[in-house]
Amino acid sequence: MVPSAMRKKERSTLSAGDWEQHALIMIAECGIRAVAVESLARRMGVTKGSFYWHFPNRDSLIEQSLLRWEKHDEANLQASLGAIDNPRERLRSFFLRTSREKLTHNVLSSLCSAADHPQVEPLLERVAERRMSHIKSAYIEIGFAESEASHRARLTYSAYLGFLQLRRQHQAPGFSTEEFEAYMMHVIETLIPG
Amino acid sequence: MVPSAMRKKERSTLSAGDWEQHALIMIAECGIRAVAVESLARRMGVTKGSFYWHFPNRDSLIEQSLLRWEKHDEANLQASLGAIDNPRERLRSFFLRTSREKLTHNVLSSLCSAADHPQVEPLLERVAERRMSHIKSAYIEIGFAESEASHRARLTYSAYLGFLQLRRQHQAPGFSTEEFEAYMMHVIETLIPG
DNA sequence: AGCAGTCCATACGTTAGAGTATGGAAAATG
DNA sequence: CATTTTCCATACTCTAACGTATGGACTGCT
Repeated sequence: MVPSAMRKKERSTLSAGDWEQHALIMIAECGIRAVAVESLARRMGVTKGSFYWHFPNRDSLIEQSLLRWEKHDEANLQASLGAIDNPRERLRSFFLRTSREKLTHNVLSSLCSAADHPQVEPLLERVAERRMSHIKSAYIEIGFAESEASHRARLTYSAYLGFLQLRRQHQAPGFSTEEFEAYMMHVIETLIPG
Repeated sequence: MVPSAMRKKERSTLSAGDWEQHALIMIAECGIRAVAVESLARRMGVTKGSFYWHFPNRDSLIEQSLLRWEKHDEANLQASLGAIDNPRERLRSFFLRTSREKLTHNVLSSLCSAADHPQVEPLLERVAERRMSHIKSAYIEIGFAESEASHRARLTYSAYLGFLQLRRQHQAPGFSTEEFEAYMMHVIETLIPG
């Protein structure tokens, strides 16, 4: 194991992780139903034979890819939101995170288009729970009552999901444009009073 | 044409409109990719032979079905929103419409999951434009400035789309429940000041 | 050198669904 | 009544994609 020449680009043999990574890229670009074994293999310069050595079947690849994405996203959420003390700044940061981490958000956006998929559905539930819970506790810290904070968290997350949907429809302003910034300011002022 | 026994349920032969209607039901229930000729035919108690007499191909069925839905939805929007003078009541009515017209909204929700589909994309664009334009003009009547109203309309429609997404994930309260009503009240108070 | 395990290529079997070709029954029409 | 038109069933072809079976090359170990 661990041969001396295991540098990323020099490695000639693939790992399961490589397949998962490419699957996630495929999900972000073309959706989960585009994760086809043979087309992925072509894209990676190999054939199906490689895939079926690393995975028993297609579902397994999807399962592992989604788990990998979820872990990455969870760590990401903790790192970018857990460290900020001021709850208002934490909510601001939640919105602005949409600008960075493009791959992660594109994966989520694609997964939202497959909410009925048996492997995607529970994942989306967990992600939504985690994020809304973060948002809700921030609102509670600001001073809202329990049920108020709950509703406002749902509205906040809905606005986020709706923005992703509008982006999929090419009807949301691109990131880092002045229109995007202006809209973000409006959202923050409307949803985060004070 | 128009034989005497053309009553809806007595008619033994199908029309193109029947196929479009069943296609829309299929879209609402299982998404647009589930609109398969043979499965639809089985569901309607006939075979493919019938379909390919009424339509040249599958794309044509989808095109006609979507056009039919769009017309119905547009008329619906005019009827339920155009007749209300008070802009605040008009916005309230926009949200509450989610409770009724279940088929129409389920179709839209399913279509949002196929925003990358070449036949769905332009439709979603037109629908969003129409609805946001209605919402924006209501905000302008209330007294918001141009750009403010524009942003607020986008936020409002995003909240609506996000709610549909959460419903697809089984994470939004069911209609006609007290939780749904409470959430709606919160949304209205937050997005429609005064 | 020789053996075993690792990784991949190739060829095949199988299924779902789109679309075509054709025949047949029933209704409308002359 | 005869014929044409309408509407649908049946039987094919074709393609994409999953999964399997098997052989071969390369690598590390003894």
